[in-house]
Amino acid sequence: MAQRRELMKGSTDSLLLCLIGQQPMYGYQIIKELERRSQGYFKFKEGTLYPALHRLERVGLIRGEWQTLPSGQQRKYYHITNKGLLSLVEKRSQWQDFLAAMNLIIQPVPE
Amino acid sequence: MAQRRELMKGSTDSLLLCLIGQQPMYGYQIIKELERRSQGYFKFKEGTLYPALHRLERVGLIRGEWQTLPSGQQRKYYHITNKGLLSLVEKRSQWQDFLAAMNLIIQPVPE
DNA sequence: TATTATACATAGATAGACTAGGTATTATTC
DNA sequence: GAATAATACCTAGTCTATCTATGTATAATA
Repeated sequence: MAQRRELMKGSTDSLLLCLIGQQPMYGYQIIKELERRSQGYFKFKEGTLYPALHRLERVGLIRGEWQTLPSGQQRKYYHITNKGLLSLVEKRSQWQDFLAAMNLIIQPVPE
Repeated sequence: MAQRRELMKGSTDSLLLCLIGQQPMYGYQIIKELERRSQGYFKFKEGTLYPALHRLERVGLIRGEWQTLPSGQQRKYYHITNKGLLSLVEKRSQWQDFLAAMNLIIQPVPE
């Protein structure tokens, strides 16, 4: 039930892996990109995002790399790992299962 | 963001309101019914269900009534209130919004 | 010069889900 | 008849994801 619990608590990890899985991204960019792609729905707080990124890195699903811009500005780009790619496939599948179950309840078909 | 937070933390309230909104139900029945309708996906723990029911009652979305069976067995049937019906409509709409946002990220359409 | 945007970070509060335990009755199986 | 499983309710304590609020620092804009 651990995976399902994760799903219920939120889909943060799936969303983050999905974005980072497409291309390396840094935190601030992820917040803006999630908001843009969801047409304003997702507005991640920093207090949600950064701990989540650190958690994903700690379990080896992503890997952070500091980069310095010509301006001197620091950015921490996160890359997805092989383990992260496998996890992403699994999480997508779990999301579909959850969705299917929800639809059975929320939009019930008369028996 | 409070509503969205609720959604992310779980869809428990929506599921419960949805069931109780169709007919009055008691706790144990809700656990079995959720599992049956979702084809085994949802297996609510008592430690999740009963506090949730008490919470929904406390805020006036459902109302519990003890009934005694001819056998002497006690059951607490929960009925949905008018406030609960309104909330259910709202929660269904919020679920659709969340779903739409998730689909934009999880199954992105190429630009 | 002051404000906004960019960019990262964390300590503490909040609250929902779960674990694990409790009580009690009824039905079933050995 | 005894033991087990199913029914039916409950909650204290733990875990943890999210959020609030705050901090630092630089760059761009008003």
